[in-house]
Amino acid sequence: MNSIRKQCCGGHQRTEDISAATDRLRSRDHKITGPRRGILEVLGKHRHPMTNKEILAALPTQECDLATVYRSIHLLLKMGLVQRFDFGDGIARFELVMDKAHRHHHHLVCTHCSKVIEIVDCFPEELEQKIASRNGFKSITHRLEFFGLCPDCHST
Amino acid sequence: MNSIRKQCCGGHQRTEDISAATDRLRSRDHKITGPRRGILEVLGKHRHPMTNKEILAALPTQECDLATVYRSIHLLLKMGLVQRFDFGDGIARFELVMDKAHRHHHHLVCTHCSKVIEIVDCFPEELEQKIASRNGFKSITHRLEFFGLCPDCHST
DNA sequence: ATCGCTGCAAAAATTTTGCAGGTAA
DNA sequence: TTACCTGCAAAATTTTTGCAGCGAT
Repeated sequence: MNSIRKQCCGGHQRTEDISAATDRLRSRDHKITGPRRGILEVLGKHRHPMTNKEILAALPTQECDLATVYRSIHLLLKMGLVQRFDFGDGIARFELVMDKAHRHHHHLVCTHCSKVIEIVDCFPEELEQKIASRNGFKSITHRLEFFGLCPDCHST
Repeated sequence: MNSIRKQCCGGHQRTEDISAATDRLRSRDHKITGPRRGILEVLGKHRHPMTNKEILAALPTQECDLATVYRSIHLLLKMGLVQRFDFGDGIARFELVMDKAHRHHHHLVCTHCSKVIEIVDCFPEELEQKIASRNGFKSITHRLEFFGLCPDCHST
């Protein structure tokens, strides 16, 4: 009944999610290397959409190349372990896919300080189906993000 | 009661919108030049989100530089005469703002052939307000785009 | 005549790719 | 060992900026 989850890094690693991800990688003949483990850990700790550069900067020992971050993210994206979000500034952001229940979700972003809050409310299913059938479309989904001024930014 | 407007270039220029735009520009000491008029006409004819490169390519005599398209679009964006949309591929797209009633709207994009249909259905107002107040946000809006397979692409 | 605008060119920022060597399995 | 992965470097894309000259008002 609560539309908010966690605003940011909860502190505790999402070890289950990360080991699930590494298992999935291994099962498809992909290797678990230092950079990949690091990237997964960064995404597991900061649980909000991050740019490739932010991911690189958050790596403990700056241990890999930006190109490797891009390549790893591509792989994780292709395997469905990571999801892309766009906040309207043209820079791609990525988030670790947790359990399936939260795979599809949205965000509320402060247009002033960029704070990000995860939102679980969603576009109404029946209306989406209406839109699909009215237009003869199938396999329809959506991307939805909210923008506004957070409490800190509109109170000053 | 109909969620679709026009799929693409309707053929007839939106002369009212374009002259309103040029008036607005002039009133703020901006000049109506060949490239600007051309860009406005292109946007008035192709009434769906276009990338800067597409706009350049659609200009009758290829009469201007890509940098000029970028600069003009920036200006039009700042003046609220043009709106930006993101279809999740990292390339910015722009559409001429028609009347205020259609200023805010969404699209249904075919993930296979990129066909774009304009959608007037919107995220429910009361739910948006709930999300805002639950999180203490103000001046909240949203970006919403739908993706799926169009009739042509899922029937084959 | 003035100030803004344009083209051209260069640069900045984001993302992709080639290749030789290194490493997980 | 073998196939995959990484770093480095270069390139491809998208977007921004500097500057001298042109052009709308």
